Amino acid sequence: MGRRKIEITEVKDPNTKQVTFSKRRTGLFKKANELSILCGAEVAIVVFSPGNKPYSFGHPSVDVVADKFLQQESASNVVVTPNVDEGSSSSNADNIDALNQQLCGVQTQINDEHKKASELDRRKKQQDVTKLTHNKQLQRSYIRVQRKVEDYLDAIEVSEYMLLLAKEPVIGVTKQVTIKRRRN
Amino acid sequence: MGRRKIEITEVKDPNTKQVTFSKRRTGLFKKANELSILCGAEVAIVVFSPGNKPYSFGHPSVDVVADKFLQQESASNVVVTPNVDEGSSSSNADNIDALNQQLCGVQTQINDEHKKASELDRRKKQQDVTKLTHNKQLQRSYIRVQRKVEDYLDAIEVSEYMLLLAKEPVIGVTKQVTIKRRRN
DNA sequence: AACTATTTATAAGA
DNA sequence: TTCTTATAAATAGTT
Repeated sequence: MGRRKIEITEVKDPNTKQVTFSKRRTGLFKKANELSILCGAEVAIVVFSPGNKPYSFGHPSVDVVADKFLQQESASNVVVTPNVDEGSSSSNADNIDALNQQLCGVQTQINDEHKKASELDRRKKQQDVTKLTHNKQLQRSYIRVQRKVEDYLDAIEVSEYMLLLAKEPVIGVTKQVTIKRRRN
Repeated sequence: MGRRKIEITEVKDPNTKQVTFSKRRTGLFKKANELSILCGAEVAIVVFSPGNKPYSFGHPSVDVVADKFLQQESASNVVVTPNVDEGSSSSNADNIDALNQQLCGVQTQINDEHKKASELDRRKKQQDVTKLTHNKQLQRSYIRVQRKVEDYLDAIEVSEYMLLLAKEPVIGVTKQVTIKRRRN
C-alpha cells in the first residue's frame, strides 16, 4: 500500500521502523474502531512499540473485554474433563481434585487482592491524595475477585450436576452443560 | 474499500453484519500480524463477534501481552489522575455506594448458592452414600471458599473504614484488624 | 507532518 | 459459503 511493495519482514533501520510502527498502529486502531462500530463488536488491543511503550485500544474498554476473555479462558479450563460415566467414582475424584486446584487458585487470588488492598490503603493514609482513583482500583479488584468466586460457584454447580448425571445416566442423550454467564 | 463507500455506522442487516465482521476481523488480525513482524512489536487482540463468540490474536501470545499490560496498568494507575479536590466527597460516597451494592450482590449470590446447595443436599440424601461423600467434599470446598470470601469482604470493609479515617481522621483510636486464618 | 503513487482491503455481486 | 472485482482506503517512500 505504498510507493513500493514491501516484504513482511523485520525492518532493520530503527528510524524507519519507528515511523512504520506509528503509521500502522494508527491504522490498526482505526480498523478496530470501525469493526466495533460496524458490527457492535467488543474489541481490545494492546501493543508494545519497538521502544516497549504500551498503546491500547478498547471498546467498550480494554479491561472489560480482557476480563471477559480471560474469564472465559479460565472457565473453559474448568469445563474440561468430559469423561463422566461408569468410571464415575474415579472421575468424580478427579473432578474434586480439579475443584480443589481451582480453590487454591481462588485463595491465591483473594490473598493477592487482599494484599493489594491493604497496600493501597496504607499509601492512601500517608498520601491523602487520589482517593477516588484508589477507590476505583479497589472496586475493580473487588469485582475481579467476585467474578472469580462466581465462576467457582458455577463450577461447583456443574460438578454437582455431573455427579447427578454420573449416578443416573440418561440414555441416548448427550447433555450439554453450559456455564452461566452472569456478565454479558 | 469496496464497490461502494460505506458510512461507519452499525450495520442493521444481521447477515451483512456477520459477513462484514468476518472479513474485517480477518483483515484486522492480518494487520496485527504484519505490525508485529515488521516492527518486532508485541500485540494482543481480543474480539467478541456480534454473536458473542471470542476471537483472539497474540504475538507472542495474548496472555503474555495482557499480563504485561495489566501489570503496567496497576503499577502506573496509582500515580495517574491528578484531580482530587472538594468534589471528592460525593464521588467517594458514590463509590462506596457502588461497593455496597456489589457487596449486597455477593451476599445474595452466596445465599442463593446456599439454598441451591441445600436443595441438592436434600435430593442427594435420598440417594447414595458415595454421592453424599462427594457432595460433602464439595460442600467443604464450597464452605472454605465462602469463608475466604467473607474474609475478603471484611478486608473491603476495613479498607472503607480506612478511607473514612483518611477522610475524617478519628483521634485516639487505633483500630487493629486481623484477618482470621481458618485454614492452612 | 504532508504528499501521492501504489498496494492492499473490502463491499457488493455471483 | 467462497470467489471475483470494482473501488475505497492504507501506506512506503518522498518532500
